[in-house]
Amino acid sequence: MTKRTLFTREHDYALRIAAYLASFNKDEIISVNELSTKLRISKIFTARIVHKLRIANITGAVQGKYGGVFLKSPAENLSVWDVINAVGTDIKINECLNEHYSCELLFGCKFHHMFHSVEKILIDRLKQEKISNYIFHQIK
Amino acid sequence: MTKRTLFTREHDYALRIAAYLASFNKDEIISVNELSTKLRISKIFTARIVHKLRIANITGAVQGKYGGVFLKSPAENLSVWDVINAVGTDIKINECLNEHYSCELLFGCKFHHMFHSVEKILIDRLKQEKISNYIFHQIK
DNA sequence: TTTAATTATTACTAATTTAGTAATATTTAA
DNA sequence: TTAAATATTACTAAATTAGTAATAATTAAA
Repeated sequence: MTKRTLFTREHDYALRIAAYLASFNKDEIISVNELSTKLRISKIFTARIVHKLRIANITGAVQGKYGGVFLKSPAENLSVWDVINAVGTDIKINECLNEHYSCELLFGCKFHHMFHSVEKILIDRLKQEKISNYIFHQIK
Repeated sequence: MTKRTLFTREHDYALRIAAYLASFNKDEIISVNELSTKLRISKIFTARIVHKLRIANITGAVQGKYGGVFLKSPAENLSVWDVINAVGTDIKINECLNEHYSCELLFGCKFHHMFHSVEKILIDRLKQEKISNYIFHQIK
């Protein structure tokens, strides 16, 4: 049976990275190498995701030797939805919820409203869930 | 920006087909041609989806000349989730919810529980939503 | 000043999935 | 016997995902 998920591996990895960074103090910077090793993500893929998080203003970075990354804001202020969005994929329950979608059905289709309603429940929940609730208690 | 949906076009089309069939009495049989034209789905794709609905025991079919298909049960007893499942794609919010997934993280990952909880809310809702609420009021 | 270690950035690739088409077999009313 | 319909399997192009490769830019330390 074919499988389909709403979130990609990249979304999952972005959440891991945010949750891992949230276990450190703001003045500690963590290398991509450490993130990659501890979170079981390839180094290059980790670097790319970390970069996206920085573009989204979720992480900051110190470049150069002994550089690394850190969360810019307290994890209490960072939601799961924020991190999901930083990856830059337009996530919808169904295609008819896309911004420029025009439904080809001539008579009223009530599914649109249902999809919209269900999606709203999902997104509102992900906005409420803060990364501070998902901090990894790993051996440092 | 790349787009991603939980449901595919095929899921959407399956729902259209079920909702369209629900607007007829049980003794009326509707041809794939009619479904295809009214619902703006290619004839062949329509036939394939209709076939899947029959395999899932959602529709019945009368073969041969003047044949067609019909809903086997009242639309009040048919949920959106039933129709989604008939398409035969294993739908999950996140990959870690798949049956044989083993998480590679050594320390506890709390996201799994959250994904599970959110997915349950979504699926329970889709089970509650009956096709009878989505009947198309088209010009027959 | 040079080197090493690190993040930044863009381009590429193989595998998978989706969305749809093509072709043919089977069934049944007329 | 024929025509019109569903049944069934196989194929295909485009898009997406997940990941790799390569190189540039930056900065602490030797």
